[in-house]
Amino acid sequence: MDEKAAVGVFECLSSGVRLGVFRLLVKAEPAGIVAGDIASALDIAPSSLSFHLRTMTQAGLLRVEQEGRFLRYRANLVLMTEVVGFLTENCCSGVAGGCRDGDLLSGRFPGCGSSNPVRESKA
Amino acid sequence: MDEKAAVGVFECLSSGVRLGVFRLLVKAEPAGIVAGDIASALDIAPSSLSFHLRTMTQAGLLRVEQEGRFLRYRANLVLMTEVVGFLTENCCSGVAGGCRDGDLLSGRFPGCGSSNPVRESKA
DNA sequence: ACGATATTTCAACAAATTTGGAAATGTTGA
DNA sequence: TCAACATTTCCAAATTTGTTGAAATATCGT
Repeated sequence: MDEKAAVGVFECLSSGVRLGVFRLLVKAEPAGIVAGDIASALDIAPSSLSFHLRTMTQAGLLRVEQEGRFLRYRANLVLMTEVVGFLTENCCSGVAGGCRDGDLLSGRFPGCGSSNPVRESKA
Repeated sequence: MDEKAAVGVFECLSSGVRLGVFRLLVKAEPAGIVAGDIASALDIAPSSLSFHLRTMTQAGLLRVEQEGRFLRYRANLVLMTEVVGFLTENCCSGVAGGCRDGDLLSGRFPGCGSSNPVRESKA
């Protein structure tokens, strides 16, 4: 997962509405939910929901499948797994071990890669 | 971590600039980087960077410390750990086990909580 | 074929975000 | 005290995002 894809996903999750949609769809796995039902469950205007659904689908976060005159949406858990991977690898310290164990932080970091000379002050 | 806090963090990460700042600071742990150096490393106008830095600090993603006339920023790894937790708990399927193992998906979900009656079609 | 339904697309608009320059604030070293 | 510097705040402009209602598209049941 590259940075651009990650930004796309975070963009999706950075809206209360979209995060709500996604959480709803995660709970609804693997059945998925039809657009109209998402709209009524979350009380969003169909037109507005459609806008968010398209955004999320383009980002790869959702999968759609036509079902008669309904469109059934499902959460893409594979992508979300990759996002968690991206976060732990790139955003939870470069130190090996990831950030699952709490003692990682606020403790002492031996050399921290030796690539970070502490600059006291420039001028 | 509640939904509102999570949205705040995702908002921060939903900008290429801010994600770049955060990744840079994660690599620079635990030394942190002074504002001016972030600006030159990422080639952002100081005024613009300051705007993003404030946003991220308010969201709790960054920690600041004054150092003479410099301001040293550091990534808040604790919060990021919580975000990963939020994601695995709320966005990687309600099924116990989280989303660390790949076979979670695309497989069969026994009953999926029995709370998801598949609706064939409403009308 | 027809009317009802599900969803999307479109256009217009309101609201929020982002940017960069200029000025303000505060710190340093002499 | 003063000049240089780091950073922020303020402000205006450009861009992006989100919402709404109306119209379009497509499918269903009869």
